[in-house]
This record gives sequence, structure tokens and C-alpha cells, in this order.
Amino acid sequence: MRRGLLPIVGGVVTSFHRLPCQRRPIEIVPEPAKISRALRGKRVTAIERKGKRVIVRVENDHRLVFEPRMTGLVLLDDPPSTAHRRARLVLSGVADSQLVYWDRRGLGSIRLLDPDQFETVLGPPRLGPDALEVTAAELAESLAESRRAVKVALLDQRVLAGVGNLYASELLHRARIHPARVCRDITRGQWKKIHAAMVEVLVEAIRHEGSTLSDGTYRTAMNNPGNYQNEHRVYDREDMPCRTCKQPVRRIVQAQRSSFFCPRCQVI
DNA sequence: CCCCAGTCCTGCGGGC
DNA sequence: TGCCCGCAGGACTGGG
Repeated sequence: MRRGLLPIVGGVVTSFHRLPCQRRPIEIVPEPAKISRALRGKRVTAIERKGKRVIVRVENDHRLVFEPRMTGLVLLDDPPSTAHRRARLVLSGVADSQLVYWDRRGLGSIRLLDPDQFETVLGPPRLGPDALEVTAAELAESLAESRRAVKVALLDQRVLAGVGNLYASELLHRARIHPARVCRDITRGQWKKIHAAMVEVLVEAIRHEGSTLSDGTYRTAMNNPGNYQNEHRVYDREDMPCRTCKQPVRRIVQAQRSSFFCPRCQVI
């Protein structure tokens, strides 16, 4: 998502508004009119990311933070349907530039943060280090004493920002670690493998522009589907052969979420 | 500290 | 064929 928004860097914000919608609107804090007043006339200096949030930064270091959760999207052109919750950031100075946030289930949110709020809202203890910036040693350190299952711990955004349900299953398969392994039984060497697998999976997924699952919700900023779903080794592949050893993939439920793993490659 | 169920929603696929 | 149920890339809250 971040990469998809890079074309708007250098543009100047003309307005921001929430488009009318029949259902419960997306949560926007503060009110869209206030955001619009705060951002109008400001140049976009960067598109940033922390964990699962995409951040539009403007020249006075205010930031518009998009948290898409499961079905939120950012698009650089109009979405095909008007039936869903949308908010729109209109810019000038870059050809036809506008950013549309579109959210089918409306679980996501948009927040304007001034420079002081940034660390409070997106820093510890609320959000841990980004998954692509944390070191293996830091990851091992923060979970070494935890009694939780590793898969559940990796989803905790206070520990680590950026790993979601799909990628947690994928990275543990690559690291050959069972999702129910208790953190404090994991060796330093295994944490190194988990960290390496995490970086590999995330980098690969970004290179493939994300995973568009069977409901087709996720789109890139150019409104194309991602490709990484074709590379999944275990996620949403229950009973299908493991791509490494042909053993049928299994599904278990942890913390009310599905975990997929290969019972042969990932021994408890 | 950690687990669990419930909450916010829409849309879909599967089972009957 | 049509309807109903359960489930989904997430995060937060309150109770135990």
C-alpha cells in the first residue's frame, strides 16, 4: 500500500472529506472538516508505514494515518462501486492525484496525528517495533519468557508491528516451527530462523503486491489484485499437500483465529 | 500475565 | 434453487 501511494509525494492537499454513506461511517478522528483545514495547502513529503498502518506525511510533519484492518484499501483512482464506505484526499500538483480510502466492512479508521501524538499513538507500549526493522535478538529478547504460543505472540502488535494472521502461518512454516510452540521453549537459534523467515515472507509478499484472497477484496493502489496468494505454502490450504513434503496441511484454531501448518515439517 | 468471548461490519461459500 | 450459518487479512474491551 505504501509503495502504491508514492506517486502522490510532492502533491499539495486540496481537501479531505468523508463521502456520504448510508451505513455507519468509517471512524475518522478528528472530524473530517478539521482534518481538511489542517492539511489544506500542505505538500505531501513522504508516504510512511509502521506495522499495518499507512501514513501520509505532510510538510509540517502532521501525519494522516490509515489503519485498514481487514478490508480497508487505498486507491489512487475511484473505486468501481459507490456502495462502500469511502474517504477521499484530493491533491493538486501531481497529475490527477487523489487518494481514496475504501473499506467494505468499515472496520478501519483514519486519524490525523500532530508530531507530538505520533510517538504516543504509534510507539511503545501501544505498538512494538516494525517487523522489518526489529532484529532477531530483540525479537528473541521480548518473547523469551512468554508462556504464549508463538503464533499468538507474533500477532500481538505490542510485541511486533506488522505480522497478521496470514503471514504468521506462512513464516512459521518457513521456519519449521509449530504454531503452538510455547515461546519460552524456543531456542535462540530458532528465534533467528523465525526472524529470518519473517523477513523473507514479508519481503516476498511486498514484492508480489500482497495477497488477494478468494473474496477478492484486497487491491493495489492501481486497483489490481496482488499475487502472493499463489505463493502461500499453508495459509487457506487445509487438506491440500504441503508444498515441501506433500503431507496434508492442517488447520487449528488459536485465539479464535485459524492457524495452518504442516504436521510433518512443523513438529511441536 | 494470559485466555476467552463478544464487539464493530459485509459478503461469501457450503450445507441442507 | 434458495436460505441460513459460519467464517474472514484486525483490534479492542471486560471478566475470569
